Amino acid sequence: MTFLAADFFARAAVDVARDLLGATLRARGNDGLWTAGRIVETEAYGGQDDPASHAGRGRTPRSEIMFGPAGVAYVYLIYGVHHCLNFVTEADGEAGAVLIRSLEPVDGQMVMARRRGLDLGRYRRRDLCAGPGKLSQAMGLDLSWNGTPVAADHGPESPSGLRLLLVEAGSAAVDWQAGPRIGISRAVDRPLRFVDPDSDCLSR
DNA sequence: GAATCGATGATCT
DNA sequence: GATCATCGATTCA
Repeated sequence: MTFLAADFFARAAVDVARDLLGATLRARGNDGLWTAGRIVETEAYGGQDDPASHAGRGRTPRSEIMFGPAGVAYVYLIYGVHHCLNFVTEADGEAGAVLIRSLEPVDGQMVMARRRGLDLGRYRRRDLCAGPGKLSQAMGLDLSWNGTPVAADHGPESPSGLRLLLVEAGSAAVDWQAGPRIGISRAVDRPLRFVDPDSDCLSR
């Protein structure tokens, strides 16, 4: 079992987004419970050259983290309602991030269902974490996760001294497809969304 | 099934 | 004051 390290994340966001497909994300939620899912949908966001990116208009208090070292989480609140989980990419000083959009549940499905407020008796697997907002809710993340290390060789682990996020490398190469990113209004036509087309746990 | 719409708060101009 | 990397409820079919 291999956990992804900082050198994996310190590359172009496009490459990291594609290579994350098939890897397994593990997270220890705020309630202390672990869940895990196979990454099946990602999007790449760049720096000054990407008008759809939060870093597209340069450094701001919010986007600053995207310019910093790779291998940490970037979490923000969207529409006042949903949290979105990203991993910072690129070399230090360059801005980039990968939005984790959808997972296939691997461990802790009941925990996910409870956090999501679903009927524990009859929920559909794809309602657990297909979509960035659902995924964050299912894994128990919020704004306090911003800056949490995800690269396995990063430390210190977290303010509490516990490791909260890890990504296991996939065991086999995954078939992938690229397409336009979802929910943005600028640079709409760039094929920076990556999916595992065989998964039934994609958003939309 | 598809289309539409409103919630709600952090962030930036 | 406007924008927004979303979702679920509602409506119509």
